[in-house]
Amino acid sequence: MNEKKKNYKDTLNLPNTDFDMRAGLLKKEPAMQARWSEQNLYGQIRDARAGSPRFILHDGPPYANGNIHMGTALNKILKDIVVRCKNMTGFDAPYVPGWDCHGLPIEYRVQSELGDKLVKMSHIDVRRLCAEYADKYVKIQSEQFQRLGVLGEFDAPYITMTPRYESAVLEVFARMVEQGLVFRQLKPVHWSIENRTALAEAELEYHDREDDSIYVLLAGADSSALKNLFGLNDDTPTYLMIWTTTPWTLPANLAVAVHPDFEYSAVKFTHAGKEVIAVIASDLVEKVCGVGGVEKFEVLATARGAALVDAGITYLHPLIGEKVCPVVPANYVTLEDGTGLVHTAPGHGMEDYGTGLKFDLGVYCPVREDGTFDETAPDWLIGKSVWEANPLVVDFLSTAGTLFHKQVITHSYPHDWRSKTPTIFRATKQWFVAVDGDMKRGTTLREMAMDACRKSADDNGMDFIPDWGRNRLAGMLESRPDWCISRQRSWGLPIPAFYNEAGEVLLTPASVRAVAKSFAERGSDCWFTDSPTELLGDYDPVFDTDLAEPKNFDASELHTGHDIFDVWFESGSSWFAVAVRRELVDEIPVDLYLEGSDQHRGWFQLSLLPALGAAGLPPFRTVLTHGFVVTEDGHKMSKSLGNTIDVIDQLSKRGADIIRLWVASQNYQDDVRCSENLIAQSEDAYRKIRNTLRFCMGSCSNFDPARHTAESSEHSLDRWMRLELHQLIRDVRIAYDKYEFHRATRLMYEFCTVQASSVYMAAVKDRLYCELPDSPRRRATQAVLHEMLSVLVKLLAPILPHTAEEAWEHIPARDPNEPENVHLAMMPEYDEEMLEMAEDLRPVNPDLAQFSSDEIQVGPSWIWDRLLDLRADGLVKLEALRNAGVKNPLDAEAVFTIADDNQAAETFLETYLGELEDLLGVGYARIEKASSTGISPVSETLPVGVRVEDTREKYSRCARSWKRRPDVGSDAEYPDLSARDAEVMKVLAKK
RNA sequence: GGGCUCGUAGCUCAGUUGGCUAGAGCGCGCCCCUGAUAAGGGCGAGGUCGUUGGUUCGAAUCCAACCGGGCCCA
Repeated sequence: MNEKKKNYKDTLNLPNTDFDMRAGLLKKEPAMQARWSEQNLYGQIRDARAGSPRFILHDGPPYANGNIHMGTALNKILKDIVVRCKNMTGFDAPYVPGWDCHGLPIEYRVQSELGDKLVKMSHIDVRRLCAEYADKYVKIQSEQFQRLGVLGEFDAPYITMTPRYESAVLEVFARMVEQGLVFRQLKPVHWSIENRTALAEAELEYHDREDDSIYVLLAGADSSALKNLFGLNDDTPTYLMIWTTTPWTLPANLAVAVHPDFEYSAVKFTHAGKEVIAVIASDLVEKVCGVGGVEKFEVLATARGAALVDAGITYLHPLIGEKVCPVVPANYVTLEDGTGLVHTAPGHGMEDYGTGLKFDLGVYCPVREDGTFDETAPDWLIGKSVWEANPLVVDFLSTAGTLFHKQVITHSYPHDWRSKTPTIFRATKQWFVAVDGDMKRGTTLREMAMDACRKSADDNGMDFIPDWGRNRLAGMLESRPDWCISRQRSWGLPIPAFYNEAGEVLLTPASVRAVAKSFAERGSDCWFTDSPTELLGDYDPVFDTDLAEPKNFDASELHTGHDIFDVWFESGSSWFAVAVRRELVDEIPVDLYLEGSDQHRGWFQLSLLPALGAAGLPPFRTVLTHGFVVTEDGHKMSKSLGNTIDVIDQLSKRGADIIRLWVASQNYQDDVRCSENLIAQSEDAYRKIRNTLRFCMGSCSNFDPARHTAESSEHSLDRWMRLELHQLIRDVRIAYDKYEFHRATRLMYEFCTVQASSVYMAAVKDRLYCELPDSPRRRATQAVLHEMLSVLVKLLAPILPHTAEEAWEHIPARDPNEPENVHLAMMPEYDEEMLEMAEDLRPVNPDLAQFSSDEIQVGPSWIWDRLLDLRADGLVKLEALRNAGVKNPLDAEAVFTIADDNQAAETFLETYLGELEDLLGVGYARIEKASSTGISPVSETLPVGVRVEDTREKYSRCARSWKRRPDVGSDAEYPDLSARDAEVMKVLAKK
């Protein structure tokens, strides 16, 4: 028995392929990547697409600091999928990866590692260490990106700290200077008195500190205005009451801010033996009087903050009696502390500064670098340090009788991380890009930007995916202040400004370009080593028409400025430094920027502004954004919470194609959830896809479409499969074109699972295995599987580049006209005519019209849908039969019942009976006629019923096909076989 | 606190202009096969569509408020 079985097994055409079932990605991927780089696959693609329309995805540079994380991987993989799709759709789509190298995080890291040694080091030493640090991480990240399967110009990436990049940034800057967009103005920064330097947020440490907190009465400048507002008829002196914990900033007071929506009260009480009326936020009256020890007070009247502003209330400066200052509105005013009226010194606070700009108060800062007051301060403060000033100011107010209350409070206060001394806010001269200033070209940056936000890409504007990006970017542009582009650091691109002895600035388009030339030749380090004469090279101020007094700027008497650019200005110039300078495009815009949604404020906006300023056009046509990687339950990942998932770890455990499949399956428009579980799910999906490909390959092992042309018969499952396959091509390509990768992935995966694996491959096994190798029925199926294989491999290539390439190499008798490497191939085209005809509702077989009393018109799609209905119904019944003991469907027969007078249905069933047998996987299928009441039709439009029956007693089992059917034993030569199998054996025996 | 945004089964996703008992695949449970075998197949159970109101003959779909998550600010 076993002997015989074995014999027949040897007569079957079982799948045969070298394509491994187990992927072994961890070994294969690195080898393949090494080969890509050896054979310069990227270059081959460039050559193959040379002359095709360009598609430029311009890479946003990640920061060269640390290993990549899941978010970086998500971004890079999405970009890689885009680029691969475009290259396979007939575009010439180069990809130049880049890195952002300058900036505080690296400088800070290097400084921290240096510790005390830092003090002895020069700018140039620190910069050298920073450059080494950045360089190290560029290399690390480059390897990590390539390990993810990202293909691009990794031999020649763009690096923002290289001379050619730096000089390009200066060219962008020069053009903006040309447009009149660059100016210098005071702005408060965190200032370390000890080290005489500006500090960044990261360099601050917050420690508790004791300070005098004071409540101050500010006399109304025009007491009738206040009294009118509150409707008072009273001669009592009237004041505004403010609160501050930094008395030394009072000399710089320029305004009082109130919240327009809050209610303010005029409160009468006795202070220092005199009756006074003070304005305080209504909700704080009791509290303030309480701390001031006022037991009896009377609220005379109230008014909204907006009313105080509208009434034009003014007051006398607390220290400089004759100076009159305004009341202004501000939404940041709170009722937490103080009086609800906020002392505003634009030279000493960020919010105050914003308010100062908004209401044109000016920026006044009487404090010098060393923390002492300059000669613009009141006499009694000049030369005193701010710390000495505190008690002096308190005394002054006390003497003047305007100190309502003083108490010592302990609060968290910023300190310089290095010297541990308290810092102050101090206005310093900074460089700005004007957002509202008129350019030479006639508008303002803000107007241009808002205009670009309103228009589509075809109209010199921009497109957004998802489209709410437009709104978001516009919202930020609408309210953004002037762009402060200067920083007081070492690790960055120097702002090429020179100063003469008088403190006048030399910075013109020509002078900037002269420095750009030096930077291009010697790198920006030369700013710190070369003299202004050397830096300016051929530049001669005499010929610079932008200078009113050229003779004031003799190079030999200049010195260099200490400011560097905001790193955003550098990365924001990449459209020029990379896309234009490398001639990826003739001119901007490039096609696509693709980054996380945080870049609306960052790179998108800060590339748009320089591009509009310097070139007058947006840098990109389309902005595509993705969400952030979050945990399985939708929360933010953070190292401190320990809920992160490490991409390098996953990469070394599962391989790049698994991570890529996970990325591709996510709808990136929203936040993207990630966990070990979720990636494991992608791993399962990967196996299914891989095995589907493997079955195709195994089944085509002795098939060559060039030699074995086999037309499928009109009513075969092959036709259905091909229809499904071409629908898949159409739908996946549409999804790719719309960057809807999760849609493409789901379509392909479900196709593999349902149509290919569960329906078709299961049904078609019998004809593949049992028929003669060269039978037309088998060849027709092989032809479809072969087509399916090459279609799937190409469609999958952008997402699973490693697996696709491996599979491509294993395709038996691959079309010799196709390229050697799948990544050089073009996406498959779909048969439009076939799809249209299938979906057309017209009778393929005129008899079918009789199915329904409504004379429904049917086409192939309709027919196959009905056949699959029959399958579904039959499978449920098979399941019931299984529970009744028939474990194997081959031990059952399907009986299709029709009304005995329905000739059309009978013809129909006869046509498809063989396919139905295979679709159900039963041993045999037959038709049974009954009275029309005796059948329970599967659907209204198909009056056919299905039944399944146990045939274990009824028929013998064919020892070769394992089917139980009536014709088993019909051939005397092979009594244990069905007619078909006996026939096959006879032919085989002759060979 | 503000701007933008998301919220359909355990998971990933479908659900056209509001309209039949809300779908698919995975996962899970049960079962089958052992001629895709560290594979393959079948059946089944899972959702008051974030919540609450409203508009409507009718809402996952429109409106409002709220709750929760995310990004960017403050």
